[in-house]
Amino acid sequence: MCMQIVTPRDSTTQHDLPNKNMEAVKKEEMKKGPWKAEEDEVLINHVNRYGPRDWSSIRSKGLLQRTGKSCRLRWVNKLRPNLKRCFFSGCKFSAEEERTVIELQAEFGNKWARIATYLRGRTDNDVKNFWSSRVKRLARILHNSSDASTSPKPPSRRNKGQNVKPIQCFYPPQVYYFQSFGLVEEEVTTASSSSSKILPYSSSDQVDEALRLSESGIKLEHQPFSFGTDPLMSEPHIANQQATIPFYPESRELLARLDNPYYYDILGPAGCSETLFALPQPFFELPPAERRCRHVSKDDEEEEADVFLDDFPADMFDQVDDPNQSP
DNA sequence: AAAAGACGCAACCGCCGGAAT
DNA sequence: GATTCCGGCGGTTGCGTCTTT
Repeated sequence: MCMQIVTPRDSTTQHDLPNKNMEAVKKEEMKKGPWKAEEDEVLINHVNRYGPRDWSSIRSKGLLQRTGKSCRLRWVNKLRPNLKRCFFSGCKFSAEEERTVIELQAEFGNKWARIATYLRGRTDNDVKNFWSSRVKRLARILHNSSDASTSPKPPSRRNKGQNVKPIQCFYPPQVYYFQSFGLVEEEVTTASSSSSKILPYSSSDQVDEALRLSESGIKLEHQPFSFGTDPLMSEPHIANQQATIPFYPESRELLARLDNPYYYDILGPAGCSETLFALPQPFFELPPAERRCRHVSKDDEEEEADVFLDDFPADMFDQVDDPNQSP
């Protein structure tokens, strides 16, 4: 990544410039690219002194040759306290965070900043990047699947070392699609118990898109999947678990048009809204009226904890320490 | 060992809405 | 009321790293 020095030229940059300094700054060079430690230090000192505001004044005071927007972005995404760091594997989204993002994306759309408020230590950029990479992966999977290759692809590097048979990487791409875009209600069944999580809603647009994908000739495989084989779920990788994918009634009716036996086989009982998956509370806002009321039975909760949580990274519990606590 | 591809991430860009003038 | 400025947000890009071939 190379450092880049440019002069202000676009309207956005000029908007950041106070009028009184416009002429002077036009002659100056604006610094872009990666931040140096010294610049971070200057920015942190400024925030410590004046608070996270008046970003433009950082340049007008001659402290940094950065736009106010750049300063704000640096602070929000990297320097702000209580962000999850990448010292070890802390940056990676936990399975719980992935589920939360998927569900909230289905509920709110691409409102990354809003979604990020539900994930302690995550920024909108984190969520956006996570979603973007997930969509890219999905697109690639769909593309590969539409090639209709009969020979299964080997596990991606994300599955390396998980002792997964390559063939298991294939379950219907549409399921990936629906999961990623919040269409499905997923029921996770273990040997001794079951729990379910309900994704918020299914829009007709999403179903239409799914139908379009189906009509484009995407190959379907007739087999269940396990968590350990989901190329889009980085963790946990729990073997010997299978999931059925029931849909909401209206989605089901549309999906029937897919005319594929897979869906008829995997559809579970409709309207199974009794066992519900609990979303974390937002950390920076409290819109209780918009939160869907969910509950998990005690047995299911304990069982899920036994089966799932032991394999989760410890930091994933950061977000559920105290749901009532809001900074 | 080298090339290609996948992936994660930081940072920039453009648009927008609200506040200030 | 119009204009300017600032900050917030979502989309996108570019680059380094890692894995696979």
